[in-house]
Amino acid sequence: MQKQPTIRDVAQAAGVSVAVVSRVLNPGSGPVAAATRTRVNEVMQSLGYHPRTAARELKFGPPTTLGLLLADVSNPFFARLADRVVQEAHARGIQVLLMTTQEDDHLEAERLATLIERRVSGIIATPTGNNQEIWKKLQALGTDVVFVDRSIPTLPEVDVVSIDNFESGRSATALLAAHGHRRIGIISGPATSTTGRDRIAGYREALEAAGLEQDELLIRSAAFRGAAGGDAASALLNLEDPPTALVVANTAQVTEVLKRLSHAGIAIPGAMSVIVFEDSPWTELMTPPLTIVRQPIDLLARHSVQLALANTSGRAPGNATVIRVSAELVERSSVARLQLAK
Amino acid sequence: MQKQPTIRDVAQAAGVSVAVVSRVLNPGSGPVAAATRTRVNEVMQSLGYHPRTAARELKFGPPTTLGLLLADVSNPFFARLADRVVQEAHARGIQVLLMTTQEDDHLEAERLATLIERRVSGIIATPTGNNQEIWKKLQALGTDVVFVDRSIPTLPEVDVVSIDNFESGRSATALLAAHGHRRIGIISGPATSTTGRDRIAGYREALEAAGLEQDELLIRSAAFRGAAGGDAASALLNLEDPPTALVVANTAQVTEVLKRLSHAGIAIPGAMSVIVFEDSPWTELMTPPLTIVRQPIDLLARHSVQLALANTSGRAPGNATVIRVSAELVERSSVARLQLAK
DNA sequence: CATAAAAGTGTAACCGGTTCCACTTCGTTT
DNA sequence: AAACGAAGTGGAACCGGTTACACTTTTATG
Repeated sequence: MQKQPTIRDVAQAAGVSVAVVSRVLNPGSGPVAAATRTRVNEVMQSLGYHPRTAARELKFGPPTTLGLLLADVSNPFFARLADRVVQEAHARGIQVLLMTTQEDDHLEAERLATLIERRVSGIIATPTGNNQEIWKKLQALGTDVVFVDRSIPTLPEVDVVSIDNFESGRSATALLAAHGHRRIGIISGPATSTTGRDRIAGYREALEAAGLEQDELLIRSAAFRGAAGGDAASALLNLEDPPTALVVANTAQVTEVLKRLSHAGIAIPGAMSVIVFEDSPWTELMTPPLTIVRQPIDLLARHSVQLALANTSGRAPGNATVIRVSAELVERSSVARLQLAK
Repeated sequence: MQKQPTIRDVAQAAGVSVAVVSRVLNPGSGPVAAATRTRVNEVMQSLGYHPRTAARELKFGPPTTLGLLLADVSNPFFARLADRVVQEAHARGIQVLLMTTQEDDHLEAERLATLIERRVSGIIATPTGNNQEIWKKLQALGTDVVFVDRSIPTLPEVDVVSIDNFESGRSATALLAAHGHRRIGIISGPATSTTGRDRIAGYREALEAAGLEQDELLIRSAAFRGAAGGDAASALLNLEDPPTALVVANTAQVTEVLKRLSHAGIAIPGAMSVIVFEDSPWTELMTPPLTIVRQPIDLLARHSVQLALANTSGRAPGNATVIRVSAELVERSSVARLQLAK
């Protein structure tokens, strides 16, 4: 364990002042004779010198770190989002501090406190919905906050990047209706989440457009974590007049729901047509291949990072940017065409 | 955008010196009168003061940040690993800087450079296999380096946490042999990776124990990224005397291989028995449910974090810890019992 | 009640960088 | 040849915390 050389060690070894070394370190910050520059560089090389980020950050709040606060990285959707965000950030020389909330607003508050102390320049988050004061404070402090995938309606001044949830719910439902389904169930995220609410709103719109009756019993909200999705599926199956088609709009619960259907011996699409919000390669390998709603994760990531780093340009407050990208409905074989008993 | 209060602002507002405020901030660092403490706390509250991590880190190399350098977070195995590592770290008050290499050693070198500059206390990584000098340097600098999942044999002084790859390869192969399979193929990671090599060694051992002939044509290495796994599968299928069973030991390529089998119209387990190294919930939903090798990701994460934070205890150099946890073979229905044509 | 020990507080240096500004040393311009 | 400007360099203050040490005030002890 060797002691780390500092800028003064380098300066001394090269026979110059620390100011010169610093200028070599930050090209453009001042003139340095070519000969001096190479000499200093050689010394740094031979000493194995690496400038310390912490010291550098002390001077100015540095746009060099970004907080990524997700619900849960074991969910493949968030995992791929994290992957893309990290790549986008690295491409800009930015580092990513990864945190998870487990959908727990208390944990979220703790994480946000650390992010404040670290003075990160931006935060990309899937908010739980609470801790509104903290989010406001973060913004007041000059942190660029971007909500991705979800948002908090009572915080309209925060940037949002998400898919068009309303349209996704609508189009998935419309497809089922067009295939002759009259009783269509939907399992979505908690009613407190914008994601869940918007998708259900789209669902309602599609039913209305198709002239179908809305039955509140067919609309289920399931928490993001745990086995809630499975229970919701069971409840739908046990209905007196069960649905013939199902939109699984809670990404986190897709496998739970499918597991329950499978255990109940419900054949897809024979006994139940299914459309899931999920883009795992596995959906294509299922028997039958599942019809899915594919979220353009790359776009979500790119826009999020972009907004989270827009701080320097000093946007006027109150001008929140809302970016909605459209999801893609990929038709495969899990939706049956129903013979209309006329 | 308000200017952030500093410790001196707090001191002034509370009518005390900065030393006192600092002692309030770090309980145990010195005596503070109870009355003073509450007053200072109130002032901090009302001013919205948050101590700045960067300044604090300047004094000592702080065990408050950990680097997690993975190949790729879109791979569910790594994603779940990241999830667990983050949780374990948070439980200890440690933050995680997430980085990806895309299996590219040049990118890896860049990431490592930033980790050095940040003076992280520990690094958990899936190394590409190159950049050996940098890894050594990191260790010499006092950073706790832990390789997870894979290792670099020529760097024996680095801690390693992984599953027992040899035994996993052996038991999966043995299961197939016990079911009467005589021609068993294996698709594993690149021969340069310890993971791939060890699993194949276990495979050979099992064949030998079962008295089966080893055919080099049945052993395929596939790169972690891209469609290499699919190509390897096709190659096996096109063999003059193709295998009746397949061990897919390259986690990253599992879906690629299955996709190829499916497109080729190969029924599982009718025309091909399969065991995959993968523990996604989807494996259970497949038709038929897949027999899998399950890696205890929680354990991998816990041990990794533990080792990566062991620095203070100052281990003697040369005493690398190697932790091997055992993977679980979960039998489901993708392995057929073969009638032995005697 | 004198005095030693303990409690509480403040001053100033330090961590490792960046940067303002003053100072030399040249090469150019009238 | 004098005057000027640009290039190159160094000294020292600063960023926002922590902490060693000196100092004052209490409290405890004989």
